[in-house]
Amino acid sequence: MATESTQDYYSLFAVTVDLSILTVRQDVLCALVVERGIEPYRGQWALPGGFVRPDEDLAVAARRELNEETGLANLPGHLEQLATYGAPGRDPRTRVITVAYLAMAPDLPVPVAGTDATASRWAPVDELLASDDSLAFDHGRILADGVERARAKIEYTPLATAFCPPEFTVADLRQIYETVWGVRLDPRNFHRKVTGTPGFLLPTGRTTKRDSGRPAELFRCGPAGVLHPAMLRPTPGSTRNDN
Amino acid sequence: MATESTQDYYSLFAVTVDLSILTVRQDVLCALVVERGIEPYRGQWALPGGFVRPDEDLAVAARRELNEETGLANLPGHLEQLATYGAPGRDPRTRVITVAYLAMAPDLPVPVAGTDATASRWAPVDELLASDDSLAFDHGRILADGVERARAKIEYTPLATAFCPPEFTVADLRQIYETVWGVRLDPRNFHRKVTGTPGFLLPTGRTTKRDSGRPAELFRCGPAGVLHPAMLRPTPGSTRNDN
DNA sequence: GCAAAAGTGTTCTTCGTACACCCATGG
DNA sequence: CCATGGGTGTACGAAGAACACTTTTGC
Repeated sequence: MATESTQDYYSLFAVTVDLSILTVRQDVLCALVVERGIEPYRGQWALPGGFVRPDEDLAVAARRELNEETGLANLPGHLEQLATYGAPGRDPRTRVITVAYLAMAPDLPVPVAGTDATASRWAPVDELLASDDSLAFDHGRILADGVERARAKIEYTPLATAFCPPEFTVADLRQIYETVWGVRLDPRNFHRKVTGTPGFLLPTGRTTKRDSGRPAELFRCGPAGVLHPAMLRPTPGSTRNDN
Repeated sequence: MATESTQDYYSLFAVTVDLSILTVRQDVLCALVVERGIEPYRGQWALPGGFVRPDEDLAVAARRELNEETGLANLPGHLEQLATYGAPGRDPRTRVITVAYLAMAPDLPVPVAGTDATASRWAPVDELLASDDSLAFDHGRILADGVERARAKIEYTPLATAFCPPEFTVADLRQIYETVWGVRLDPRNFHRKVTGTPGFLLPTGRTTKRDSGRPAELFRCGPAGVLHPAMLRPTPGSTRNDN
């Protein structure tokens, strides 16, 4: 909102909402990307998104795009504003201001049947971030910022549970941390940490039996908003030899 | 950047950059506010800001507004993007998307001689946040978000030094933490913490002599980008009896 | 000398790390 | 029975909390 002192006139900008939608599939951190059907960057992959409507709140627009692109209404998980990107020239057609949102969702069984004709897929973020031009526009930067935000936030919030189904085991949750951070964590210390932090996990009393081995207890995400003390991300070079 | 699938047309929005400019004056956390000269909210206080120009980068616009409002070119300190606010109706005239930036600056000797006719002042954030309508538009929320961001970031970054002059004592820095967090910190443990974290502070070798008492060493901000381990913010209820 | 602020040493406790060990199930 | 993963016990060390104590200035 302006002081309107030196400059009462104003310019108008196109505004879009773009999404970094992250999930963990088969122990790989993935993001949802769509194939562009029109120029510019026709045929390249891009983050899903779209123009904000004249009377639509930004968060509402983000939720609408999320539902449209994943084909799921009220997708479980998490959605938050990430940052805004507005460099002149980032869209060759016209000046566009993009408000990026970050979503974290459990693994979706269907690879997303897009509501529109454009193809979409889950792609490993490592592939998408390997080259600067793997994604259209400045979407590589937006995705990198989203991944970094996710990595940081699971340290001190229970947000890693957003990657899990409603009920999950401690091992499931540990696998999320290991995948998102790209490290190995000691299963025993991890177990103590998450079960010992009050309000982090709610025991359901039930257990899972998958393959061999002792059945694991099932938990739900608890009411705690922050983790204290935080989960510590090991330095990438740390090794761990178990037994 | 849109998929442009279901909706190729787009709307245009006015875009402004508004600033939460924080400083510590006489041991009080303050923000810069300007008096609005026109409707709406005429005569009320608001955060400084203004419209983004057609070919201006968002960060450039924020820096320009910062220089204009403080009357200082290349103000020392820190400037970062905070968040974007775009609820319909937040400006009664028209739809406006506001990209908010957070600035942290050392105490400025002059109370800011505005370049324009509007009055401006440093006001304690406690006053500005005491009531929901102390500030125009949704600027109370923007300021609250900025303060919360600042409180969080000085935990794990050397950003508290942005509130200090180029050279400062450990006690100066501690006073910043105490003011921003609203707590008391043990001077001895604080000293060990900041001087013991490599790269946080650079000794200048010189000392200050103010009133009575042993002269304090002068430091500059060091090259460290993050503090590890982080500075711990005490729980607000913790008391501390010294000696 | 005395007050006041700067800076150091020491103890206690909390918590992360590493790893030995036991538990419960499938084959 | 044994392999496999789930979960507990415990010892060590790093770092925060609390506070006694020494240092260096002004008055």
